[in-house]
Amino acid sequence: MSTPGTVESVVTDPKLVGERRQQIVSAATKLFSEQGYYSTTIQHIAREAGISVGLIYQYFRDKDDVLFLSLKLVLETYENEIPAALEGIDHPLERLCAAIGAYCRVVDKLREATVLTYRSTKSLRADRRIFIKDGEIRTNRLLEACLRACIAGGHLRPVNDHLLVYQYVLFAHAWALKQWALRDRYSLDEYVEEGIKLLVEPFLTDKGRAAMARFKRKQRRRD
Amino acid sequence: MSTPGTVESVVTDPKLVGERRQQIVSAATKLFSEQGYYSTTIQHIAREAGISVGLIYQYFRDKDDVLFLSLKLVLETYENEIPAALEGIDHPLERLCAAIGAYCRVVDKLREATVLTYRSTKSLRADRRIFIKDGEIRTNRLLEACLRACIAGGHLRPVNDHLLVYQYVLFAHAWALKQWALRDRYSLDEYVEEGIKLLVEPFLTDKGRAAMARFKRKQRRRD
Amino acid sequence: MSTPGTVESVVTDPKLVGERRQQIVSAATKLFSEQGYYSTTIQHIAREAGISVGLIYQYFRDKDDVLFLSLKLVLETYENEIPAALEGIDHPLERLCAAIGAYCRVVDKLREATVLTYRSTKSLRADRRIFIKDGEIRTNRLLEACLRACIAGGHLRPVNDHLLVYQYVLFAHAWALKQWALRDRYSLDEYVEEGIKLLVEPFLTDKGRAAMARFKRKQRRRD
Amino acid sequence: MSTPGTVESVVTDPKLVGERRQQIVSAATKLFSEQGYYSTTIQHIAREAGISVGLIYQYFRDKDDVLFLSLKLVLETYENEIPAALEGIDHPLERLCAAIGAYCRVVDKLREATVLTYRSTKSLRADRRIFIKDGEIRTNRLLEACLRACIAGGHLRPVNDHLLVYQYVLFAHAWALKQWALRDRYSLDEYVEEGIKLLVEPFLTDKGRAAMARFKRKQRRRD
DNA sequence: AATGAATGAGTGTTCATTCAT
DNA sequence: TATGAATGAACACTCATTCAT
Repeated sequence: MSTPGTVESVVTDPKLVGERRQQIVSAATKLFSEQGYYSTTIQHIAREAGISVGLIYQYFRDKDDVLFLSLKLVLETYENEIPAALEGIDHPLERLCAAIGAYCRVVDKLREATVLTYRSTKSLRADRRIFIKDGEIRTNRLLEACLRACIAGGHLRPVNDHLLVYQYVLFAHAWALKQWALRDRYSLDEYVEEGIKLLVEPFLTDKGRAAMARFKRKQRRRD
Repeated sequence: MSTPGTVESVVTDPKLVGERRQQIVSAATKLFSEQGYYSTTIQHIAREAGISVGLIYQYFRDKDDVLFLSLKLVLETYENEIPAALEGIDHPLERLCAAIGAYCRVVDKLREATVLTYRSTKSLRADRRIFIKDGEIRTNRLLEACLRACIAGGHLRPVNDHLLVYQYVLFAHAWALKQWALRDRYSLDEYVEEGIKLLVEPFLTDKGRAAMARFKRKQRRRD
Repeated sequence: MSTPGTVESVVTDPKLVGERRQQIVSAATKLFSEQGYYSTTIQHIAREAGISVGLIYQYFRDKDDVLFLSLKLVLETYENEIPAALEGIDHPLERLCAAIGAYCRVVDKLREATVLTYRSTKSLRADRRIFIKDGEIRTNRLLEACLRACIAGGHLRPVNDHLLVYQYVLFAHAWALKQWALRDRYSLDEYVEEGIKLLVEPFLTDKGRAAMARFKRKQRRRD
Repeated sequence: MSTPGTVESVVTDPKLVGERRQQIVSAATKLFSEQGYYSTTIQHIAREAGISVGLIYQYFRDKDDVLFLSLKLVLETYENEIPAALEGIDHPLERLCAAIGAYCRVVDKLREATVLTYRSTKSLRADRRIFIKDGEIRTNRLLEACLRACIAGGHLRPVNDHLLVYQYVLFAHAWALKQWALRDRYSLDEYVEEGIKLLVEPFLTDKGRAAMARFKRKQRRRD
């Protein structure tokens, strides 16, 4: 019937569509995150967004649509911000650490929305659920590429890269999922640093270790 | 009004209460896991359990109660089976590996219910949400004790034990949360083995490495 | 199908039937009076009566039956106690005053149940509603006979006896219906006395006034 | 939480709120009166009012709210129409008779709703029950003022005014409560006339009697 | 005669969705 | 475009009644 990644609108002016959708999704994400998908009503979203109930249905076909775009936005942020954080960085190890750090920082920014991903993906229509899962896989590939480059370059010893990437992802997500247990023990930067100690450094080769030391010195000088 | 960990019943016969509740919770867990809390109706649960709607309300005060007992059962399984798996094992390293393996095995058994934990805890009343969180913390402590014993015994080098325990937990949970990506690449046993390679072995001391080798030989002989 | 004034029972032993019904109706009247017919459940009644739910259905066909017998009991009390109070009294005026006093005293005894009469008669099946109304009319006739005797005997001047009897009834019922407004201003005896001043004495003939004075003297001596 | 005398609405347009509430209360009063509060369903009310179930909940918080507003309307009619009937009348005795007549006429107009007052006030939330009782007391005071003016002016001899006012109220209410016994014997006007004969005239002083005669002559000329 | 677990039709209430303005 | 009043299907929960023991 409809392509899974698209959302149709009654309104034609594309600029207006973009603005309104942003406004609605922003309100929806806030409420979905706070109270969950089913406890959030369309009337709540309308009030939070400062518009009328009817207007939401000019920009979204149904409530599922609103959730879908909310979740899609989270994934797109991952897919945009991680590559952006790697721009201009050449060394594979530095790229890997930057990617992990960027992932954690996006999670921090979209903390509630990330939790929403875990809670509400199953509330989506089946085809869209797959679309969201695919997005997650694409993000994983970004990390996987960094990790493999490190191994290929001899900076990390050969490991189960597929599984280690999942540990990176889970580590980042944990910052949102277990925030109640983590936030009063670590700052975001400390958390990233500790993560690298646990999930990157143990696999460094001698060559990798040397490179790592150099980056750290460089970074310290920057601060 | 009511203690958060208890659920009241109209029916007096304790044996019957136990049986019926088990029957209802079992049906509910299945449906909650498949469709989520809000999409599962009391009618569905009743039909799945092969009883009438009214009967559910003889054993549970409301729908929240049913969810609560479902989640509580998952936690109790963790809290019972992990210590049981450690019984008779003395060496700290072996205990740690056994605990991780046991955790993964419980997750495998309660795969759907574990996902439910992530999705639906927020649907609970506030006091019960805390009760469930406390259960998770208690489970974490079981792992933490194993890990610390390894470090204290000089089998693992000093690490951020608090954070590493979370990685163990996430690793186990991932078997349920990311099953769609993991199950056709690893058997459960392989998964546990790979996990130990990634999250335990890198931190072994020389002493620990020797002990580990011994266990593996012993285990290979057992198979 | 069934005669309106009767209630059938599964149990045959007539003595037991009488006892159990009394026990159930007594509990029911209390609860119906406190919370109304619809807010009182059969389970409440069973608990209050100290028996099982099923047992109620051995002595009553349905909930309507229980209400009916509760209301019938109130009427029967009126019909029994008012004539009893008149026994041995000869003078028409004294009989009228005694009847009014007796009515008020029964209302006082069955205060809650009398209110129930006003609230719940309409909840009965149509034929039984009429049966209850007839009971009320029979009670009225008791008063009417007293009043007419007074007029016939020349103690009261001719009045609209039909309507005045209603005022007597309402006056008595008011003791239950408006108890919140009356009980801290009058004792029951004062209330009756004031009622006679308002609703009997103004209609006394000279002959009646003389007789009345005599009774009052007699009564004062008795106290 | 909420002031007892107010009822909130989701709809903002005050004109519409007024109209719709009137429409709903009117349907509700009819059904509540016929079948009682608990036997009347929201579905019934919606059908009777010619609207949907959901709409009722845009104008009332719950079913209790609907009953409350229905009862409140009855009291407000009393409080408005009795003073209106006294307007332009100066003589205390004439005012008293006009008040009694007006009360009976309102009861006649709101016959069913008046019965509802007796049956269903107890179904209300406690604070609102008190609110309704207060309304009744206010109405009583209107009559009390008239009665006292008559006594103060020497038209009636001193009597227990508090209790006599209750007799007036009960007399008026009886027109609704006992309609099945009264309506085929008296027209409304005859009923009022007979009431005055029973509950006013017996207490007239000579001065009052003279005034009363004058009014009656005047009234007869008017007819 | 007595129990109380089991039933399921029926209720109040919510909320996604529509549509007249 | 935008509004928000209106709809009604769907749900959680209750409780009179039954029936196996």
